[in-house]
Amino acid sequence: MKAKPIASNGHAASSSDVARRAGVSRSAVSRTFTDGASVSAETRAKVLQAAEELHYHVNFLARGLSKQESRPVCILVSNLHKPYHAQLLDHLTTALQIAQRISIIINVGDDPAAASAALEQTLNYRAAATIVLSGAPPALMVRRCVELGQRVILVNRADDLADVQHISIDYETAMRSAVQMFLRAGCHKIALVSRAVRTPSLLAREDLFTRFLRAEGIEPQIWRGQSTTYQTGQQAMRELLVGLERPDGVFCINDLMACGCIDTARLEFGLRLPEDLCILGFDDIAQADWAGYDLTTFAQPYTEIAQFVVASLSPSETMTADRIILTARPIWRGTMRASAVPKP
Amino acid sequence: MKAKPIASNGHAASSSDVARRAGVSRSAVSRTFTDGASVSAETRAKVLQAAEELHYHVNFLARGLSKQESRPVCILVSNLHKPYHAQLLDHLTTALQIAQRISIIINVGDDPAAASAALEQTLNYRAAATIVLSGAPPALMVRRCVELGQRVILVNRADDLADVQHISIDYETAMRSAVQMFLRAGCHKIALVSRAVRTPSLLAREDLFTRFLRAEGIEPQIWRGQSTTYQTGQQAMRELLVGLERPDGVFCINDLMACGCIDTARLEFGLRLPEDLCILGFDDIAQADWAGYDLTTFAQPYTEIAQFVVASLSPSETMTADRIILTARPIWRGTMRASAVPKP
DNA sequence: CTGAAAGCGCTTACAG
DNA sequence: CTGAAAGCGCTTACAG
Repeated sequence: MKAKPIASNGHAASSSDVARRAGVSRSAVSRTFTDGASVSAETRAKVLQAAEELHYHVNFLARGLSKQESRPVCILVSNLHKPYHAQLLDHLTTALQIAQRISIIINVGDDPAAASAALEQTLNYRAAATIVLSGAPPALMVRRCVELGQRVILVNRADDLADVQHISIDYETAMRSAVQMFLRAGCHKIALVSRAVRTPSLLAREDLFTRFLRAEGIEPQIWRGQSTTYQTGQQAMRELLVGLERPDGVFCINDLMACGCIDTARLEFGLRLPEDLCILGFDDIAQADWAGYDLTTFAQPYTEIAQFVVASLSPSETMTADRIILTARPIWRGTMRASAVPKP
Repeated sequence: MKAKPIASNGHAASSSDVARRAGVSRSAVSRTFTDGASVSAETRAKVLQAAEELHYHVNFLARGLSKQESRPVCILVSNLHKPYHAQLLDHLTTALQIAQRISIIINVGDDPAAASAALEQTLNYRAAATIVLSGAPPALMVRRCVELGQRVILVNRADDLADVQHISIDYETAMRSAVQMFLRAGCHKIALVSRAVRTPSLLAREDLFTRFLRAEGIEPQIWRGQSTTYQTGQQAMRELLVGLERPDGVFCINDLMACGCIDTARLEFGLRLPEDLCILGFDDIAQADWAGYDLTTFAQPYTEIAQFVVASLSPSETMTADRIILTARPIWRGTMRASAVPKP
């Protein structure tokens, strides 16, 4: 039943075992493994040696019971198979690892109920914070967690919840410049490819882009699909290119759909990009840089997001710095005409 | 310093708080939240109500101290930005979530020293098991963990370590059929695109493919790069197509490199696939199914891998079922000629 | 600097 | 079915 024990009592060595062997108290053992605690070099050495011999490893679970700082961080994700989610998680877990934080990841599906349950589950781990990367936990549930003392950090989901930390993007600036790109590129018939069920961040992109475009006297053709996948992007392009108002510029709400749009425009309709059609994406996933796509897009500030999450975990940080806005920079590649680039 | 406490003592409610309010013992509270424990409907109801009012949530960390089953699972990953790794992690965390396991993920970089440190760190969490998805922790380190009673499960890294559970792929069958594909497709000059630093699974693919090809009287041209990225795939194709022995068939050790090969062959050399060149990959990442690639490949048994990992976590499972071999099935798409498909 | 003691929040034999 | 008690493995005031 127990897996190959090493210690005589059938379990891994505990601080008592080490104390006994080193001929000191458990406190001394604890202090030896606590940064900045006061132990004499001598006892320290004895403890270290005994620990080595017994293959002792501090039990973090037990430590977490008394110490606040070593509490884990919970990360709520979904759709890890999608590049944006995977890249964000990659940056985040790397940063947390460096900051000596332990990351518990909870893969909530697309079901909003699952997100809610996961958030509640988070309470069971007495997490230092819960980071919501995806899924849309109901506002009510988020508020409840916050009331119970749980710190919640929402990444890229610009909800209007009080007392919650948001890390978001300055969509206003980004969308303003997106519109200008299309204008400079000489596009007149512009389509927007989005999703029917909109998360706050998708909604922001859609709304602001539309508003700024209208301010320039252009009414966008809006296409909305069931999901934000590659296949949905293909479907969008098929329907748009067969329609009466064939667009000469398409803004896709995310890169994944943009990739589908590109392949369909080229392979099924024989269009040349950017000559016949300009395409703009959002996220800067790895595939946007592949030769087959060479997609002009806006880069998510992956590294900065991770940095801010880690920073906001430090105990000195107040709960009140509740909104951090980062900027998404345009990445110039080949799906927009050269004229789209602003003159310096 | 403390984050918005709810309980009067400044912390989240504990089982004592609930017991007091419900007028029962702590044992009764514990039993109420333990599946299959014996509590009368009446006390159960009282406890549940008090818990509700106090927003009580069992502290899993504390529970883990006494209960074996609720120990977490550690997952060692790296390169989460690469599709294969992300997809595997997606399947795994979903399965673990369903099995009520908590997943701690440790993002080890590419550094082998980091993998070693991470594996050691794993001991601190008294994990039920450590699952190694990537990185190559030194054999010595793995053995040491096993000796300390840590269960280690290696996924797709066919090392020769005793006492360690392996989940691997029947590369022999897969590579045998890969060779036959190229032969049926009528390819004569076959290249193998691999990486200089070979993990056990890459090595197996490379060795077996080469051996079976030689058995057919064909000597493959072997190209090895620094990494297994898209960009390395591009580089491989450039060098191979400029060389004296231009191949008519290329087997890429993974899909990511295959995508790079395809784009370069088409866009830089104007080749038609599969007419001028056949390409075969391995992994079946999402991009292999994109219209721009339509890559014939072998599918990793993602779902089965996740299933077996979860199954081997059950306490009844002995430590000795140390090698599980799954099969990777060919996925027929457009980068191999139609003749490559075996006749039924 | 050091150790005895109390505490963190749970679970689980053991009696009743 | 139930509760008092001991235990899980740590940390941290408190005296010395």
